[in-house]
Amino acid sequence: MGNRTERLLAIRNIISSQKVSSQEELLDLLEKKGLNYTQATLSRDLKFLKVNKISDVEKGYIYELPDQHHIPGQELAESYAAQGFVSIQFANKLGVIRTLPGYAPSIASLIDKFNPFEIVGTLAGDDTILIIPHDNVTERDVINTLIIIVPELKNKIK
Amino acid sequence: MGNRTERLLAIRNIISSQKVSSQEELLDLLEKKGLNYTQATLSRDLKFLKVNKISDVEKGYIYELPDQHHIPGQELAESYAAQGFVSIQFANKLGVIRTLPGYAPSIASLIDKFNPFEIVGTLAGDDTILIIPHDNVTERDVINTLIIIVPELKNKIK
DNA sequence: AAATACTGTGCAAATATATGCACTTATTAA
DNA sequence: TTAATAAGTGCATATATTTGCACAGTATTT
Repeated sequence: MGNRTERLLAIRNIISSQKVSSQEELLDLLEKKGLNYTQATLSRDLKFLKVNKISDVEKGYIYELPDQHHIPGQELAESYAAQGFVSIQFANKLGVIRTLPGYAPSIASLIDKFNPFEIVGTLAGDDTILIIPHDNVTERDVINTLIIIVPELKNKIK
Repeated sequence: MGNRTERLLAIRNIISSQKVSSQEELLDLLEKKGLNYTQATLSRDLKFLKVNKISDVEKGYIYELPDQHHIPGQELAESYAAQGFVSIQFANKLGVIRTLPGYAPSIASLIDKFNPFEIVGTLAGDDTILIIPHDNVTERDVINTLIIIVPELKNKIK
């Protein structure tokens, strides 16, 4: 049943990139990606992902990922992270991020702060971060997650 | 019909002080304060107040006031505000805050940013801020609102 | 002052979301 | 490997939230 992970990731991608205000709406969007499920499952997924529903001028209420509040400093931290990022490789299910010297702790902390379920934890040295992915999470999933956290990475990875 | 304001204030008070996870529940709490309304009205109130529903470990989902996120810089601004605050007095329905020299603009901006419905607007000089409360809002209400914005004020006021 | 427009609210019905139960598929234990 | 347990999901239903409509009380316009 490895599809669950795929679905959860898709949900996160959708919610972080557009304003969605109901589970039915989200259901349709998933369907367009070839993911067919029921509203009941979605309800459970959203709870699992701790997705919030917040006030929005346009659409009344929309779903929002947790810890996504646009903190002023946050954006700075992200572009800083993107700047320090050098590469990512995988070995034995583990991810290894190389950074410019000194950047590892701050980038790792950014990841930890986001606390994605795909990543069980991180260990940071000075210029290296060890990423411990959740079981059944693929390399691609980890990379997609990192891109969600630091959008600028999209151009630097893969 | 001045009760609406009272109800809105009560809702904010309740939500900011305890975990509420449904409108029915909130309805009961209001009833205990002698405020009897229907769930439909509450639904409209919550939308008006831009109350969000966020994930909570204990109760699944609970209501949360907007702009309550702990923005790093925000806390700094708050403690700075608390430091500059000297006193508050009321006259002719208007509130007058005295601050240390130069503090008025930043404190006023903090209040404006929060944009509480109890306060129609503020005017800041160098060490004085004029608070223009909404009709039917009491002095106590204004003070409570200020405390919501700057919790540290609890010890400095009244 | 009468006519008109707006606000706040309840009621009932429409939408939206959560959940108990049953069933299937994966995981763990023996 | 087989039995026992847990995880994932749909279906139908329960629960929760929103909204159209009507109406009463205010405020505004003429």
